This record gives sequence, C-alpha cells and structure tokens, in this order.
Amino acid sequence: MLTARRESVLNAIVEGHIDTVTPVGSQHIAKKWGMRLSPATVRSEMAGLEQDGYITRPHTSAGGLPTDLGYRAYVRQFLANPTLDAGRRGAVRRRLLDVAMDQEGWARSAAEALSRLTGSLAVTTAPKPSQVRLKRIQLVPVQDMMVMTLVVLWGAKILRQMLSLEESVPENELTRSSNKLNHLFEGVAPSELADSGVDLTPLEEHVVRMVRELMEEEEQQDLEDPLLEGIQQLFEQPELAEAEILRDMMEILEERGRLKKIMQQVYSGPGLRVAIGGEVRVARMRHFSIIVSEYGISDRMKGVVGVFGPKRMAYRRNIPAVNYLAHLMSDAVEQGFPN
Amino acid sequence: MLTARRESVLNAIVEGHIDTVTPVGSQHIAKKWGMRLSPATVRSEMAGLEQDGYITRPHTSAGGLPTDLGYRAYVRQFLANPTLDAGRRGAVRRRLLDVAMDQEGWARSAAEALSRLTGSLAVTTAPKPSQVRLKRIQLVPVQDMMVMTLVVLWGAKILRQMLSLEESVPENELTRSSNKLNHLFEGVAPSELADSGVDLTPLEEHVVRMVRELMEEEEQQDLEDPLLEGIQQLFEQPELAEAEILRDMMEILEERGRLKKIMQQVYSGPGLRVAIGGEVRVARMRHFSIIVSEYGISDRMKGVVGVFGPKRMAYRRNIPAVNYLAHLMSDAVEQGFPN
DNA sequence: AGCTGGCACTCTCGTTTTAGGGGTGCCAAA
DNA sequence: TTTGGCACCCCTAAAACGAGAGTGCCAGCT
Repeated sequence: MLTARRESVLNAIVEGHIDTVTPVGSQHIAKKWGMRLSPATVRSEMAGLEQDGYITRPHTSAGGLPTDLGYRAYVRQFLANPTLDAGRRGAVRRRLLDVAMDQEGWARSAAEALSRLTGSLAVTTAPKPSQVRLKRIQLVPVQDMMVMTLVVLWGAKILRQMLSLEESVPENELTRSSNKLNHLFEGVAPSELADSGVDLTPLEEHVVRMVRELMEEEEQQDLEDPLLEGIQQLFEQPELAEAEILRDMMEILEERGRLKKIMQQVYSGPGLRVAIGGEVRVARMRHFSIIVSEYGISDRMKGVVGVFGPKRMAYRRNIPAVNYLAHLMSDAVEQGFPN
Repeated sequence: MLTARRESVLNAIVEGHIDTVTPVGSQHIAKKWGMRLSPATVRSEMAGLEQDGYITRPHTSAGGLPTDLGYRAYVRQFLANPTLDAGRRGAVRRRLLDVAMDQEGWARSAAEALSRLTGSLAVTTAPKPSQVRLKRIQLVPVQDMMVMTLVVLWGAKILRQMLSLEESVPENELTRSSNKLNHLFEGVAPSELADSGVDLTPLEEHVVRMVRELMEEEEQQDLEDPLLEGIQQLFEQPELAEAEILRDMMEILEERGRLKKIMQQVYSGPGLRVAIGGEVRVARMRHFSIIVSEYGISDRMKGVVGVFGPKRMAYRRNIPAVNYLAHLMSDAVEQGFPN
C-alpha cells in the first residue's frame, strides 16, 4: 500500500533517475528531502517499494530503479489535470491557426512545435475524416498510353495512381471522362461507387473500379501516416549507448507502419494516454514510452499527436505539452482549419 | 610506383580488412597467397606501400590498414567494366519494368532492389525532368474561402498549395478559372508564366503568381529528394560500435538535405562515381564511402542511384550492382517508363 | 512505535598489473 | 632478390586491486 511518504520517496527515485540516469540511493533522496528524514528511514521505505514492485535494484546493495509500475504510479499525478504553464505556450497557438497549409504541412508544423516544446521526438498524424468521400477525379495524360489518375477526397487528401491504357486516348476525351465521372460521383462514399445506370466507356469503368479500390484502401486506415519531428533529440539520450536499445529504437522508427500500429494500440478513444515500456505489448518498446492523445472531432475528423522517448523521459513536462497541443489542434479542426 | 605484385598485396590487405575489420598482417596475406611468397617478402612490399601512402599502421608493429588512397587504388579495378554477374540480376529487371507506379514508388522499389542486392543502404532519387513545365492546374474547393491548388508538372510531379480567399467563390467559377489557365499556360516554363495579354481575374492573377513561385522553387532543385532503403543494414556494421562514427552517420542521415548535397558533390555528370572517406570534402564522411551513378537521359530526365556505407564496404559487389541498376533505370526512363 | 546512527558487508567500477601474442624490422645466408 | 631467424615492440585481454557507493540490520534514542 502506497502511503503518502512512500509515494514521495518513489517520486524522488523516479525524478532522480530521470536526471541522473543511474540508480538512486537513499542518501541522495534524503538530501533532496532537505534532510527531514534520515537515509536509514528512506531505506526502509525503499525496501517496501521494492517489495510492492515499484522499484527494482540492479543488484543487491545498489540504488533503486523505477519499474514500469513505478513509473506508472509516478505518471498518474500528471494525468489528472495536465495544463501547460502559460509561459511555454508562447507563439504556438498563433502559428497553428495562422498559416494556410495543407493538412500534412499543418500536422508537421504541429509536430515541430511539440518537439521544440518537449525536447523530444514528436509524432503527429494529419487529421483524417472518418468518412472517405470523393471530391474530384482528374485524369491527366502524362504520356501516350499512360494516364495519371488524381483523386481528391474530402479533407483535401490526394490519392494518385498510374494507369496504362490499351490504346491512345485523346486528351479532350480524358477531360470529358473526368467531368462525367465528377458529375456522377461527386461526394459519394466508396461503396456507392458502383455502376450508376449511366453508360460508361471501358476506360471509365476501369477508372471507377480503380478509384473505388483506392478509396476502400483509404477507408481501412483510420489514421494517416505518422509524421516525425525531432529525431535528433532522441539520439542524445544516454540510453542509446546500449546497442540493444539503439537497435530497438531503429526498428521502431524505421518503418512508419510500426509506429502507427503502436500508437493505435495505445490510444483508444479520446483523451490522453501514456504507455510505459512493456505496458504496450510490443517487445521493442520495452525501454521506451509514448504519450499519445487523439485530437479533432471524434467521429468526424481526427488524428493523433504524441511524444516518443525513452522510459526515462520528462513526463512532467511532456504530458501537459501533448495535452496542450491536442487541444490546440482540436480547436483548429473544429474551426474547420486546416482544410 | 605500384608494381603488379605490390598491387596484389594491396588488394589482399584491403579485402582482408574488409572482412576481418582488423589490421592485416604479412602472414595472413602470405597464406592467402597460397604461400608462393614468404611473409618476409610481403613485409618488404608493405613497407613500400606504407611509404607511398597506400596503407597506414595503427602503431609500429601492427598490420596494415588501407588509407583512402589505398582504397582508391583498390577500387580502380572495378570501375573499368563493372558488370554484375548474371546470377544476381534475377528478377530485378522485370520488377522495374513491369509495374505501373508513380515515379516515387518506382524509385523506391529500385532502392529496395539495390539494397537487397548489396546488403547495404541504398539511395535513389526519383527521375526529374530537367525542364519544369506546366501540365495542368486544378483548383479544388475544400471549404468556404479555402481552395487547394493542384499543379501537375511534366513528369507527373504534383505540387500543391492551399489558398485562402477573400470572399467565397462558387465552384463552377473555380472550374472555369482552372480551364482558362490550363488553356493559356499548358506546357509553359515558369518564366513564361507572366501576364499573357489576356484579362485575368484577381483570383487568377494570384494563382498564376503562386504557381510560378512553386515552379521556380522546383526549378532550383536539380534532384528530387533522396529515398533511403535498408537503413537497418547499416546498423549491423561493426564500425558503429565507435560512438564517434555512429554519430557521424546519424548526422548524415538525419536530414535528407545533407545526403542530397553530398550526392550532388560526388556525382558530376553521367557515369559512376565512388567517393571514399575524406575524398568528398565533408568532415562527417571521413569514415564512409558512397557509390553514386546518374541514370536517365542526361539533360532531359535524370536521377541518381547509389549505395552508402562504411569505407569498408564490399566495393567488388556494390559497384557492379549500382552500375547495373543505373542502366536498368536508364533503360526504363528511355522507354518513357515510368511516366 | 517510529526514527536514527553505527557498522559490517556487498557489489560495481575504474585503475593498475601482468602475461601473451601477433606482428614488425633487420640481418645474414641461400 | 628472397627467405628464415631473431630480438623486440606494442596492443589487448584477463586478473588483481582498491575505493566508493550503497545496503541491511540492529540497538538505542525520542
């Protein structure tokens, strides 16, 4: 059971470890404490914390290291009401509401801001509408027998696909087809992209089928691909001296898909989540934590924003920062911005 | 002066070092030699090689390590006629000619193939036409007062930019403007995107100016952004145990721009180039080499393809591989594929 | 009770020592 | 010109060592 005093010993251990990287001993804590408690007393509390699984020791007669459970208890206090101190908010808000950017640029600049705010690797995904709907189809000839199909969806998402023709088709016919298809299908969901009674040329048939496939694929994904900003910050973390940890990190970051999957596992509905080390069931994450928050309008247009770093990250700073950004971004989306 | 025998001693040293990572001694070489020469003789040749700057010794009485000059002499033999043995060519050709992909996907899959072929980090840039010309402009309304401008260039490159309006503009007017601009400016270079005598609405003026800026920016770049494939391979290299080397590598890879600049420095015109360690004047490259080849049609549509790795890389394997891919990709581009 | 100072003990980490071996340079002989 | 022999160099890996940080426990104090 976690008495108040025991909890503050735990806090001291976590924070001590966060800034020294080493196991932290009883004296260190007592000192930080202003000597209101002797090291011996602290030791007995630490014994209790170890018993209960909040800390471990690398070996007998070494200081304490927080376990995942220990971090979890530590983090809890920041989850209640994470507000960023006014000083740090600075120009972020303005920057995020001011510029006319496409979704991706906007999300990227949010990640940049968050990265600067936290000094960590920041991750965002561009806002994605929950409904995939067709805005426009455009067939652009790029060469004889070769056409690029541009598909614009609601929310300014662009898909493209090359299409090789059986026979050369004059440009104005392509334009006519584009117009025809746009007329027929503007605003439809992928499932409605079937034959509409109207006669379609074989080419048009083909395009419709292709667009449908693209849109269905798009529909599968419920998040856009994550955008990373501030990778260099990660490399300054001392834990990466450990070859194994470095390797894990590379494997996580190497493929966008992997990080996306992890984020999907962690965030599950609105609000802010923290996953510490092994809490998310991915072996590679053992030494890392991730803070994730959804933003946007839950079932209309959403994305996620978060921070990734070693378990030893500055939760006290990062949690409010992520939360702040999530709110900013939600505000922006509610105002229909960006769009 | 490099006698034939001395040269083969050098070869043995380089290859020995490539696969043992350590300095290589005279016995080792003599053994490899099938004992047609005694270690003592080899030693005297090594003394010569050291004198002439082809090898160094980490300390007196240690084996030899190739210098940049030594690698250079070693590499020369592969530059003459780098052909990949038929066995390895495998399905690469087919894969590269078969699929209908956009430029970037195609270039990425080339990088993937090259990475697999060499077991190293492969880099490509998508083919870029030397002339930036307008194919089509499309104005897509995404929201009241907000328009997305899509610009398609020759070579199927797409640029986009958000544009916020002063006042709401009905959709069909946007379409009319798109059509008008396409009529006026189809196929023009950025410099020709000026007033054309025809009356333009303020909105159209604005779009033209914006498109021109985008195109001019595009014109500045003479390569597309590099695509990397196979980063994980790099991390398996033993030299990265050295913290300093690891750091250098990270700094090079961190920003795409940096690698691009290095590649531009190395490749200068058609054909295959190798830059070994300090040969390219970038401090961070000291421990690395890069093999780069241009592909495409020199002043119409080009890109680069290459391999990046530690100086200790398998040049014998990688040079022919890069060369092979460059030729494949050139063939593809000549056939107007991808497009 | 609960806290504290004292004390013996444990474990790690950095340093020093040591031994061994791979490798050289040189020389004299084939 | 090549080779075997030999003395010597210098690094590296392993072992030995000492210092320091930290613990656990206990007996006495508040």
